[in-house]
Amino acid sequence: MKPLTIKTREATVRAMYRKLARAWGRQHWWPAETPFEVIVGAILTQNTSWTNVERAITSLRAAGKLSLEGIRELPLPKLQRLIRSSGYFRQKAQRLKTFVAFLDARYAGSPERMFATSTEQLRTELLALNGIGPETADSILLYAYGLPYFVIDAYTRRFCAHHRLIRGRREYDGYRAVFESGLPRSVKIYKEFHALIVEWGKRNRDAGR
DNA sequence: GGCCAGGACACCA
DNA sequence: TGGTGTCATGGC
Repeated sequence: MKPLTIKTREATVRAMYRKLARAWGRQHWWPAETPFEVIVGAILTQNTSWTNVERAITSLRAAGKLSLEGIRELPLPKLQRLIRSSGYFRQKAQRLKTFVAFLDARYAGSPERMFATSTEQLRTELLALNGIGPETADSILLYAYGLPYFVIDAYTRRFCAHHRLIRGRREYDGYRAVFESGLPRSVKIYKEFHALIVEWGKRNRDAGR
């Protein structure tokens, strides 16, 4: 099988976006009310289905702790209990604490101040935190703050393999380049396309059962 | 009862 | 760099 040329690949990416958008319409991502809630969701959803994450978020909200202050003041065991349904609850509780500590130390506890910094520098700072990898960082940048970073997850890798958009093993940024070079630099399109790819992945998975 | 989910990291060769 | 183990709940 011949590899796609760059031009063909970019055209394919655009065509796939148009096709999925036309077929399934708006996806209404990310389901959260504030940037901080997006950040919490981004950490909780690591390798976890969203329904399990929703339970955890509902528990946090019901306890009145779905906020920077709430996470900060919760004792670790209590935080673990509230997010238990999202799986890996010990790790994730620590990761939430780590993020809040970072925000407090570096940006005086202000998410707004954090996002006033240069975006590449912020991405580097997020990646340096324990528990924030590239997908979580880009989810935060794109969905919490509307910055143009295409999110690559397991579904996106499968999508690329399925449509032969990438050859062999590539690292995270290689996948990102496939989409960011093929699409207009549009936050709206990045958000929608990623959500559509997840929908594509779920439908494919369910069809295979 | 096994497999998988909107990952990240430590450890090893 | 690449491969593997670990973390854990809940739906199907």
